[in-house]
Amino acid sequence: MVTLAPRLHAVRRAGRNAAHLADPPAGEDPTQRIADSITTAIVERRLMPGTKLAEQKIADVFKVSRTLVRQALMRLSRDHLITLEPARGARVAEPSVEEARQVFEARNMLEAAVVRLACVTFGDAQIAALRAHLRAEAEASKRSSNHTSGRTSKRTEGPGRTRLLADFHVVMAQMLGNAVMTRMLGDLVSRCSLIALMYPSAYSAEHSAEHSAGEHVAIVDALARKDARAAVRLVGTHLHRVGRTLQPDPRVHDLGSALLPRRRRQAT
Amino acid sequence: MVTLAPRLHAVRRAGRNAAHLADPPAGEDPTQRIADSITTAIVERRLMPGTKLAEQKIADVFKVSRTLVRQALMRLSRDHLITLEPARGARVAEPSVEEARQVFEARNMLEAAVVRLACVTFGDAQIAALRAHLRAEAEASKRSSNHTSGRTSKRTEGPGRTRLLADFHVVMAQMLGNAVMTRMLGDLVSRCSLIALMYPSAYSAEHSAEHSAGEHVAIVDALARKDARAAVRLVGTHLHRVGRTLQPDPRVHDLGSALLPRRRRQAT
DNA sequence: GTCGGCAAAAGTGTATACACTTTGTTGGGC
DNA sequence: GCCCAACAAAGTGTATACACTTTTGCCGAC
Repeated sequence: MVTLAPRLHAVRRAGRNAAHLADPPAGEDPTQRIADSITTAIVERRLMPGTKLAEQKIADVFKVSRTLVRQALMRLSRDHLITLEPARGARVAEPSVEEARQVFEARNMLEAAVVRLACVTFGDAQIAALRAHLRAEAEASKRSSNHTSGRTSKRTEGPGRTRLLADFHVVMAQMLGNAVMTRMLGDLVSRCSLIALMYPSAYSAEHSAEHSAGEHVAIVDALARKDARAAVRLVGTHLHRVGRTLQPDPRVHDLGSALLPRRRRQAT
Repeated sequence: MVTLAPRLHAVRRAGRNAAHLADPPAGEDPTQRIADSITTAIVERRLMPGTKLAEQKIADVFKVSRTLVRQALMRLSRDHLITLEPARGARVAEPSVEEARQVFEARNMLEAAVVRLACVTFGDAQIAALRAHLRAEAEASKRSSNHTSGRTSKRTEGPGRTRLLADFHVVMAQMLGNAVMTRMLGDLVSRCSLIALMYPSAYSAEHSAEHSAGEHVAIVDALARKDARAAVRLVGTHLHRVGRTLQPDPRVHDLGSALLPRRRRQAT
């Protein structure tokens, strides 16, 4: 599995870690362990955008040398979770509105291409597999709504539900049998999730999730009917709506961090 | 310019280097200098697929420490120019037929999405800019055909023409104003170029290049007519033909390298 | 003659040391 | 009191050292 997915997208990794609580021992690649822990911290909003990430401090925390930390930071930079300036170190990424728009637009284009091809190539088996995924979504949604008042108060949302919703799109790509496409879409999906996290009001939490699940059902139905036009339109409106939602909001966010320019907001 | 394109796609970088001959001083990032040199070597077929790339040897060549070489190798691995196995080091990539197929298919999907959107958003200015690019292509093609019997006998093809042809697709994406999409497409285009290099008969050199230029013209015409269907079809047939071309060929290539399994073919 | 294992060689993984750049602060000049 | 220069602190960039893994070559057993 590790060879199959040497670099799964960030949020999925984060989800896996969150499920295991904090940062698990994970006797595997030490660099990945560090990258995962930082990812988790960013996703759980314990590291706010713009926070400086000094190599030595991180190294001390994990009891490793700066070498490994540097590797981890380079990986995170590649996933757009942090920005890495030449001699000035790493900071948690602060995606701009324009960047967010472009990411959502790009994802929209890829998804449209995926469903278009899926309409042509998918048979009954693929449709059935997708429907199975939808059932899992519905179940997770129900489960999470039921005991949502449980102990997971600090978590951003239900534990695996958001991940499952995001995976839907990746699963579609996967069933096309194109690993390259799947990888690209996976990267975009995780980047979207990250951006959504940084623009809090983008997802009205429960609300948007319910809608997503419903729209997924509609998409699969269109696929089953081989109705490419409808499928593309559904994907488009879905993402476009989400993308739009975060347009008015970030103003305040940017303002807040812009008025205190580079004032260090170090964690720990 | 460097900030605008911190990591341009590999072949473009290589092209720049090839123009300057060998590896230029390039007082910039030392890691990039090493990565560029290796890229050039791979593109110019001085490093054959499967060749082992030992860190210390490369470090000696460039008179730097293994630290920088490691960084360079990690970047190259990200661009799929080399493969990096956990404790076994780096080798020049040997893209399989299946992988090649997926890359071409993915590129096809992205390009289709790009022209579709371009049909909607492009105005006269964009069309004019594309036509200008086409003129540059034609000129380069003519120029290279004229003195193709010149001194550049060892070069794979005309110097900047192939690059210009590849750039056409990236330029289209760029004019959509979406850097994310542009980056992804650029990566795919360079990966296609690399794969083409490794399956020599894929491009029948001159022939395919001429065709490409012609098809580019047709695509722009369709864009000008806002005929999305035609544009998508043109892009599709173009790439599909190229992708098909390399299917029968690699057999011999794979056979050759499979019969001498892991027999070191070290360069230098 | 071939196969299995052992030991040397080669090579990667990580830590540490040091040089150099950036950043923050203090003290003097105006 | 404000601005600028020099200095100190923090942090990144690169080189080097050493531990551990993989590979290779050799030798003896069968």
